[in-house]
Amino acid sequence: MKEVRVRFAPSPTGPLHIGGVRTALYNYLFAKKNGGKMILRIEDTDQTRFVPGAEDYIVKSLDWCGIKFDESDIVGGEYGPYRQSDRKPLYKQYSDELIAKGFAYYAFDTAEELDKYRAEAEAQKKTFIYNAESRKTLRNSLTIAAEEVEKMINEGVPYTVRFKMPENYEVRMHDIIRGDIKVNTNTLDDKVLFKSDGMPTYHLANIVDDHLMKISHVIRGEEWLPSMPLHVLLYQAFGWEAPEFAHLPLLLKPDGNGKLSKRDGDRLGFPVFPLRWVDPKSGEVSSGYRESGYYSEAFINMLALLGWNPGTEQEIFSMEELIQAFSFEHCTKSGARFNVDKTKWFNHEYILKKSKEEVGEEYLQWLETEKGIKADKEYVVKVTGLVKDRINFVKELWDQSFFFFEEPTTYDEVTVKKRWKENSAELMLKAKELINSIEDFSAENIEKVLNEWITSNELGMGLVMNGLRLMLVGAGKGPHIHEILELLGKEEAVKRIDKGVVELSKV
RNA sequence: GGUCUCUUCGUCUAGUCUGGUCAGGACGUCAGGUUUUCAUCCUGGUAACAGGGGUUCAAAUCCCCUAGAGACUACCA
Repeated sequence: MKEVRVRFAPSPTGPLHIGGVRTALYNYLFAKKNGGKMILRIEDTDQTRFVPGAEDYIVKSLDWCGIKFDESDIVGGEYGPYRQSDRKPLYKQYSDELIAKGFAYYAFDTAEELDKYRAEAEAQKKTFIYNAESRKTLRNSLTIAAEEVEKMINEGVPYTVRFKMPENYEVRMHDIIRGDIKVNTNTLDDKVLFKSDGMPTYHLANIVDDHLMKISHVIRGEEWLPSMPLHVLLYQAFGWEAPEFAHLPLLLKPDGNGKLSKRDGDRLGFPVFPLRWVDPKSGEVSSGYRESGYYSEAFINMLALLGWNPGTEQEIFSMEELIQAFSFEHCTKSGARFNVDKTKWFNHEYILKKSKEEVGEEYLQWLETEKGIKADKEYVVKVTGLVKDRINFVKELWDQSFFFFEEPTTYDEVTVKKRWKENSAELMLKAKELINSIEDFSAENIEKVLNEWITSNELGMGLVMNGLRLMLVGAGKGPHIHEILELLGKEEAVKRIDKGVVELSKV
């Protein structure tokens, strides 16, 4: 088998969408699984759609995801340059070659003229296509005399080069995921290969570069399936061996119909981009998975399972495990609806897997930047250890543990109604005295002393514990009371009980 | 409209090639258990072969038709 060389070839027209990340991921997994090379090629042949910062964003995003490239504009490689605008001088000779061989021709129709034809056709409920039939009546080197064509070109009349689609030929193709596909060329049109601005279109540049870069497998989104016949025909016209193709299913909206778009994320409240993106023109900000608190490992794990499965019941995979398990045989053919809940669940699983030290370290940072709290690291790690299993994101830790960092200022109404009885104030004061008298203030000992006191006086576990919880937390939630007491310390606990009794007695 | 692709629980999917286990798992949801509380966690339930014909002793699986969905249909990628 020849060396596996795959490429991810985005256009820097905006931020990289999660569908693009998944395409890059599958390319990467396939390459690494087969000991091959992963190449990043920037397809910026459309200068009108260039967006500043987009290329940099793409590189940074993939890096965050852990998708590494063996060859790119940044890391270099022997098949560069890896940006199509830097390869511009290269393409014209291939366009010329196709014309010389009779596989392409010059077309002089202006964009305005073509727009007019389309509008006219549409008015008659037809579709205008530039094909074997219509090319006979349009302005091109097949209808205009050779000398005239040469003269026009020499005079600088703008032209495009179009592929001369063969008539009534059945193109037989093979897709790794979809199997055999055949299309009759009569349904295809004469695509522009070379634009009047001197740049190739995607189709030409893509085929030339894939050939020159010795790409063995073209792995891309299903939206490219309709142009596969053109690409196969181009390889044939050049006399080149075509790579193998694999067209991945699309990522669909969580609800409704159609493919996932940026708008869905805004509407349903989840990111569609890996990293935060600020549109350079409008200034509009789109949140990213990273900024929303997702671990890149969880994000990648989730994406990998959207359109592929390992054939086993394993769901949690490290990148290395994904590489080992990946194969096209287990890729799905149909589009996959994006699911926010499942995505959150993946992050939850990664929180579970991480140690309290790891998560605590992140929480320590979060506390400082978001709350301006400079806490003791050891303390934060202990707090994190008590509550981290109940959250999906580090930022949710606050809601589960705020009472470890600030005393309650309000008391949850529903809990008060339910747990604060007539004799509660008196009971809490007694409990406070007991707590104040405990020498060994470890959770274990606190639990022992409290339990003994409650049982020997027949006080009722719920009444005491829930009352204390209300005093210490201000709500009816949180870890075990004795754990809270230990971390808070005797002094703070006594203070909170005194305050709570006063506050709740007012009502 | 045309071309191509796709179609199993609400969602992601296993099973289809090589017909034959109550169609399996996960997320969600519901119930129960654990717990001093809220969560987590554990256990259990829920729920699907798009429809119609065939072939066969037997069809999610093979064949045909219908329906639905998606993508593409630019001098954009």
